[in-house]
Amino acid sequence: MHTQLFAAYGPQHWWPASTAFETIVGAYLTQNTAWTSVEISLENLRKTDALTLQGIRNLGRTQLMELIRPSGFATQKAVALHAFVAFVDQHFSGSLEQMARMPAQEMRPLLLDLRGVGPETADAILLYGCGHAQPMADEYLRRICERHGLLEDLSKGTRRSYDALVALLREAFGHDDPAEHRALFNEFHALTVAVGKAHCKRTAQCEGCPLASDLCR
DNA sequence: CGCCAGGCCGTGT
DNA sequence: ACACGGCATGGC
Repeated sequence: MHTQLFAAYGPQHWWPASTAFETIVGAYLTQNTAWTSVEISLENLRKTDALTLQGIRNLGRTQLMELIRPSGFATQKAVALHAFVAFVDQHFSGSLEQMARMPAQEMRPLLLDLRGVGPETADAILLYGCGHAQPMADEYLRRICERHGLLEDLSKGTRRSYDALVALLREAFGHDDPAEHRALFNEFHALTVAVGKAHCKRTAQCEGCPLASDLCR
């Protein structure tokens, strides 16, 4: 799949953004939200000098909500972002570099305990924010695998199906050289989103999908 | 107007 | 553990 998708779409130039913190904020804001809307919110934060730990820390809840309103769910996401900053302050002295030094295996459960962080956001933070070789899945990959019959029991939105997808990626890509896998997982997830947007929407057909398979239903 | 978006949470079963 | 509805806004 990776080979075919890369041949069809090329490098996606995804995260990390200019800073790790910006990447992580993007991961929160893009939850069930179009990236074009996220960019508006990120720009709002940037022009207010609030796209940093200190910036978010200094904003009141209402101010933060106002800045991120364009990307939706502002009430929940403002709480979640403030909780993340408090988390980094508390456990890593306000240093994302220090946070990135903790092994992913140890970091993941801590992230999952945070408000507004589920498995996908946690893995996005680990992969794109901290630079770990962490495979990640999303709704598009779930649909693609479901429609290609690659896994059983891929119910929508369940923890089990998410974990099954991540396990499948670990198997498929192997786990011998983590250094290379960081780049691989980075690119593959972005490609998944690219093909999903184009050919694997919720109700839509697979017309013109570059993935070679007649199994797509 | 309707559908969709780079999910997550609370509640009921 | 899962199903299901709610959460909000912008693009097409």
